[in-house]
Amino acid sequence: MSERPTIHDVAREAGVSIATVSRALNDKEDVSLATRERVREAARGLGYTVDPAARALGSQRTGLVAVVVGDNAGPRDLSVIFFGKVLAAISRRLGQDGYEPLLLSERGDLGHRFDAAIVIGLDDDDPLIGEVAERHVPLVGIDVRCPVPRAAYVGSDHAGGVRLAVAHLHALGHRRIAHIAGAANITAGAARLEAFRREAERLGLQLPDDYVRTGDFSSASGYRETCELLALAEPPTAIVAASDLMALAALQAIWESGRRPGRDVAVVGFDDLEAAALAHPPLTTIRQDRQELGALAATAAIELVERPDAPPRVTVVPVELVVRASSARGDR
Amino acid sequence: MSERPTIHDVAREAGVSIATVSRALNDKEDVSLATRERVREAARGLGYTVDPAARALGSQRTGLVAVVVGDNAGPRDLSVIFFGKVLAAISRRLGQDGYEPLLLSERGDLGHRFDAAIVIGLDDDDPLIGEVAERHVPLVGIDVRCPVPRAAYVGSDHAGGVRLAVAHLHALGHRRIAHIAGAANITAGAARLEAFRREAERLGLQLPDDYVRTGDFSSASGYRETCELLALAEPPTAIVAASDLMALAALQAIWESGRRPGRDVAVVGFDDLEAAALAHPPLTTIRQDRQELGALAATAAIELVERPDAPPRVTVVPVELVVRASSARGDR
DNA sequence: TTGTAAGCGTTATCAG
DNA sequence: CTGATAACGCTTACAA
Repeated sequence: MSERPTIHDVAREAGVSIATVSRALNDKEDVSLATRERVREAARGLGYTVDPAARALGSQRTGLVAVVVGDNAGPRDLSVIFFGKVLAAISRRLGQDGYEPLLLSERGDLGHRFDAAIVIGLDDDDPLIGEVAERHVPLVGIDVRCPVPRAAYVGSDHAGGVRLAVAHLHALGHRRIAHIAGAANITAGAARLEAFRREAERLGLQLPDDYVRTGDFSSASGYRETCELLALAEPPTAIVAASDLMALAALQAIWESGRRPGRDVAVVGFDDLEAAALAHPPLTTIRQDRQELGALAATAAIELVERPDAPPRVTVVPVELVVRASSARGDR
Repeated sequence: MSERPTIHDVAREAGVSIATVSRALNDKEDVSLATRERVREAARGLGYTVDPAARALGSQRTGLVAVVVGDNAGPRDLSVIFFGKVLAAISRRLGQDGYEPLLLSERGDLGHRFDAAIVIGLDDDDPLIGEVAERHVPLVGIDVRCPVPRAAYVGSDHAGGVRLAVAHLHALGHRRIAHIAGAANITAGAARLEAFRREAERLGLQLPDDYVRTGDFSSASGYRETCELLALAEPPTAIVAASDLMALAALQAIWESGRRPGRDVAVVGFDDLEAAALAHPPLTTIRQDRQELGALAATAAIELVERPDAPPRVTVVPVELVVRASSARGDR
């Protein structure tokens, strides 16, 4: 293994100064086309690539985008189930533009420098967000609305999804529809709950207080609240859960109560985790495009870095109703 | 926001030279206790932390550990389901020692420098491994045996897990036990398959060729192979799948065939994904300690970096049989 | 035990 | 358009 070539090697090879090499390789204006080409070729020939550390020292640009995965959507490892795919998409998209995601474990650890940060699973007022902003680092929140200037937002159409779910059940004839909400202190939970209420009202459904349960996205909470619902004097004929994990647990609770999910009680989840299609019965759910969520977040981060003046974007990603066997005709 | 303090600020504050500050903060030998303390205090007071970029330039140490998630365990995003939790554990453990995981998207992108790499979901002979090794960067393979000198290995006890599964079914009275294997070209798939064959023989089970099916860890392959098994003249009374995803799909195929999983056909999976416990019936499976896998891999990586002479470790992580309702008494 | 000074590989500021 | 050259913040011989 020979040493890694430096900018000096390229300069010598191309017969120019290192300054020119730097300019040429960074697509600066003031370089003649001929020179630029010669430098490019020399670099390619030598297999040269800039040393990110050196670049960072000189320019303040690291090529790193921090990704912080919080756990406000339930126990930390639960978040990972959902965010894994998002993460993969972020990584992929970032890589296309020469950036690399730095996975930040928990708060505190802001040791490394990075050009931008993508946060998920954090409360809107998490102190971490302020800390990052104070360093003049732009942010992208996925389902997190960062209350700082240079912050973009990407999130699913939570309200639209719940509307689709309720409308679907209503169309099947269901009139007694309950909701198991996610944590109310975060966007995804609050938005879905509110949309549920609104839609129920719009459709003129009776909505006893008992029909709106508070979970935390976790299967445990879904199981618990479903049991409560089934124990009601007049149990619902359909349940809209704010997460697939809760919906899956609802299926279990329903089976165990001697009822048959899909036939006796319809269930609709939210997320479309891989496990949704594998459930028995397969789970009707609102699919979030996690791939898109990640790609858009990464794109927003890159834009924030490379075009400091462009206004931060706010993007809502459409969701989709995926009908499977867990939802069926209502009994009246 | 004031400027980030540098080593010079600390030096001035402590009344010493920057060299001494550097030594003190890096726990080098030759620094008097008094000085060391004074420097420490000054640094703390100023809120100083080293700039990783500068450190990297000067010393070749970046504080970064690359994590490469390949897709040899099925479609890329499938890998993520399993690896998400591992990733979280890696991040956590790395953070404890001041390292940060860099998520490498795909091959090629080795732009950034890093002190070590952890690879998962890669074939043993993936060219990426060679590339990394050529840069004198140590490796840790999770279920990947890197054929290079400075490489550690961490993996579950695949063989032990399959033994547990088969023994469990045998103890329940099952004699016609089939296996749906994972991809044979990778450690996890091959090791489990071999262990299955061996254990079946040890127990004196009849093992027609038809009873050993080849899947690829994905639910689709699990579904397909289960259908084949059920269509046999003499179908098995129990199935050991090499992944939970395949096992979950097996449950579906069994239900759809009019049989009842757990009662008519027992199923045991491998992994203990969150979805396993939520299946209907809940899935008996071999639990891999993904938390431990990640933590150990991170520990190994750190050791490889900080103690270049220590021999690379090979660690096998124990697995555990989790009995749920999908396995029940065999019919003879 | 501590200070001086020479890099490390780029970028950026000036002249030319 | 191009070339010197000074940072950038830290590590590390080499001296003292």
